[in-house]
Amino acid sequence: MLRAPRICCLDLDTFFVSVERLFDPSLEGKAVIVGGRPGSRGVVTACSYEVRAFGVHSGMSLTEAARRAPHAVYLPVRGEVYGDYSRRVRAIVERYSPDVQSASIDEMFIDLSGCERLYRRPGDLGPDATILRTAREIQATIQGELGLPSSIGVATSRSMAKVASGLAKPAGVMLVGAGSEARTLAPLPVRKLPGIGPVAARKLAEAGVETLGEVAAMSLEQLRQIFGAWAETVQRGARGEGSSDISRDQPAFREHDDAGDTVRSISNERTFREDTSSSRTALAQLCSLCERVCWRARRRGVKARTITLKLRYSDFETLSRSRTVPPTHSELEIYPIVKDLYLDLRTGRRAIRLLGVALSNLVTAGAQLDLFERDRAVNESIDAIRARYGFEAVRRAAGTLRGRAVGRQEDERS
DNA sequence: TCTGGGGTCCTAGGACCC
DNA sequence: TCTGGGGTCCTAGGACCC
Repeated sequence: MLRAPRICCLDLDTFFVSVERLFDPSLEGKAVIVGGRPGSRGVVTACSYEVRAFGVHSGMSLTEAARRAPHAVYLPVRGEVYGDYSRRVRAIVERYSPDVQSASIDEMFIDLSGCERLYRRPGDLGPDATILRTAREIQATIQGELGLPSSIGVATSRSMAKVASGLAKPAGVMLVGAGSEARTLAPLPVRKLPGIGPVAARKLAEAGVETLGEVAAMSLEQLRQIFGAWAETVQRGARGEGSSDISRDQPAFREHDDAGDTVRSISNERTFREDTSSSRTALAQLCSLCERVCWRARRRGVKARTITLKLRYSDFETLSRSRTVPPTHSELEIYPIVKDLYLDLRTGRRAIRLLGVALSNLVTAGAQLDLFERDRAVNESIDAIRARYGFEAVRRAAGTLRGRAVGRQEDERS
């Protein structure tokens, strides 16, 4: 297939702040921080461009943010509201292409391959111009119908489109033509490529590598020492040769899941307002985390085979213990395991900062019945049959949990 | 810069089986 | 009794993303 820029990455600008501004237009043009109260134990989840001028950025602790921007408006995170707007944005995008993949709450990929003919207008100077104009139209529709600003990157690959959407901010559209990817990427700092985080960036810096152009020039052997199995993906990414497949089949760029996709884990964790040494407090917290996580699993129709307890001490040392068991989504079964893991992990009386419970190794709740559940289901059927036909109507085959009806005719006489 | 909460994937070592 | 090597599962920790 001919390589042409048809992959779009749509990124909503300061998404949480933009949504809050829909509800309170007086926030327009102001320094806004979404994340919680200024003194509290949390971080900046999102912030407006006005507050970035003071050195505030997402991920920064709220205490530090309060020091730099005491004048800002601080708002709590309203996840459900943002999720709702995220779905509305996606609905708009789906009018333009059937091939849309949500990467996170504020970011999605759109494949416009094959849409050039559909969207072509007499004034367009070529296929790329058609795509560029279509991207601008998507952006304008989202702004017009929902009032949300966004940026769009258009390129031949998923990762190039993502980088381009970052370069297009704020409220811009950038198309990277086929063949100009490497040139566009070369001067950028390594952190701009998705997949290169703080650790990899530090290792690269130690090797004297600062830009993506230098990464592109590194040998595969050198890259393997830093990235292991991802070396090839990183090298291709740095050269702008990434895959144009926007689905989740590329391990290096897998991100979030939206509803409908399969989840791989379900977890909840909580940082205490103040560190605690009380096991009583800790166990009460674990109990409520178990309930929450199990409730979510049941709603999703999944059961977990692996239960993980996460514990962070006040010095930030973070430990985990997990156990694999027959599939369950019942807190009556999971809490005792979590309690066990906690007692196994906790020695001494060090103050605890955070506790978390995670369910993973998920299986569909109905499809794969574990022995206990099958046992219970069989028991229920057996009991139902016995209620009508008498105790002897049903017997278990020795050594199995299969129910078997016997002597039905005889019992029916009674 | 005293550091949230929700995820995904990779790695390395050990147990266990053949 | 002592031995090799491969495959798979489980566990703990960590990098990365938004």
